[in-house]
Amino acid sequence: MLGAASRAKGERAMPYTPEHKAETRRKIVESARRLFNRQGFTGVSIDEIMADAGLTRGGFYNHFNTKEELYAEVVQQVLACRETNGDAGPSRTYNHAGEFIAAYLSQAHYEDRENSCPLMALPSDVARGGEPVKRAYRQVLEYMVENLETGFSGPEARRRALAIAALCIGGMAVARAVDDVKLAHDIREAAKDMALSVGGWNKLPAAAE
Amino acid sequence: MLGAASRAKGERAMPYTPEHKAETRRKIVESARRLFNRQGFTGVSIDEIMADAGLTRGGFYNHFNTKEELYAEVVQQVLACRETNGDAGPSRTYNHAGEFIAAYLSQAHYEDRENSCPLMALPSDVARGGEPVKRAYRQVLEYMVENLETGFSGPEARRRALAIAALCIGGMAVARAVDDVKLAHDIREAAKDMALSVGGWNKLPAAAE
DNA sequence: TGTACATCAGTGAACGCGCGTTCACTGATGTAC
DNA sequence: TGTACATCAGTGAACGCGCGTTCACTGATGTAC
Repeated sequence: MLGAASRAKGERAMPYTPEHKAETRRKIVESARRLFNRQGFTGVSIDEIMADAGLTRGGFYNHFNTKEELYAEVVQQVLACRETNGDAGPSRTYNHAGEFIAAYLSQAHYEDRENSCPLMALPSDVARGGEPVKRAYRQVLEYMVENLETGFSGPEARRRALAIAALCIGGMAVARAVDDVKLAHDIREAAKDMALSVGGWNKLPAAAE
Repeated sequence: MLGAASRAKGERAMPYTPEHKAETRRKIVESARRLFNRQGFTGVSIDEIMADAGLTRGGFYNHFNTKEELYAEVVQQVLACRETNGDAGPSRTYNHAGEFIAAYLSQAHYEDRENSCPLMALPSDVARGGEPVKRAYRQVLEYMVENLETGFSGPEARRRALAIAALCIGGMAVARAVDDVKLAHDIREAAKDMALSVGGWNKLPAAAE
């Protein structure tokens, strides 16, 4: 009924499938995510993103109104990624919080500039961004904190989860900012030790490093 | 002798005092520090910096070869500041590590966007910067870690100092990136509690908040 | 002490360039008949 | 099944703008005499 009515108003045809557009959009977000992680928000141009996605610059505005709108979507995309069990970076599911912490502060996560967690790759960029970007950042952080919280019980659970999140994110952000790989390694290990010992997970076999 | 010899070669006069040039340079670095802290490296133009310092753009290159050279100097400037007992932000001296931690994660430091520690204001910018910038960042970090280290003894001192530095920097960076002041407050408090309890300082009167 | 001069910190117009965004257009596609 | 049409994702030239940097110039200053 509704369909017939609206069609009668002159809406005919439907070139390309809606899936085609969604797929293109997905490619843009994916290219943007990799490039923003590497070079920050202001360090990447729309030209570069579109070229990386195999498109040309003009088409960008069929999908987003501004560059900042894309930026917010990129930060949030980690959530969509986790919900669908995608496996970019540390987004697979873990058996317990200790496993997650070890993966977050691992050598592999340190080295993989493109697929790193946006929480640690972009904190100072986000702090200067607009409200939508900060909201997206908060949502991802809350997701991470909720996951960590399951590793604790009692009234201190949330407090501890918040501090451990700060420790993981800070450890990686600082390790990345330093010009000495040995020091970077020491920072990650020290942060990992402290984070794991708070939950009593440090007795476990040193898993994936 | 040497003086006379070189003067004989035609080097005469000396307009303005050397102090005058040094003072101008100092003003440029100071303006840059405040503006970089607020808006990041790519978010501030040389025009803005020079105008803030009361000068015009052309003069910049009498003092620095490139914008990045200034950037590295800004990061390092915290060190010079501390050595001369300057008192911008958390650079005064503290009686013990616990006092430093409480000040670092304080509401005041969170709010003072201009005078914040570059370690937490700029980590993702620095991670993308050149070698000189990363070196400067490392030097400041090492200074902070050394200070924290004095709060501990034994072979674990350095490890703990590294982790606490990551926790302080991460806590503030994340608090700044989030769009919810209540959450930002909780993050800082949780990080502060954990950092203080590691050194057994959490029994102290809740000093300057 | 006073004057001519050489220096160089600071000026501001100009440079080439890349940016985010706009727009007239093209052409692959699904629908109507 | 085949053809004409309407749609709209994608194209690429163009827009205005601000950037980092250069450069010919200015004028305040210290030095020589």
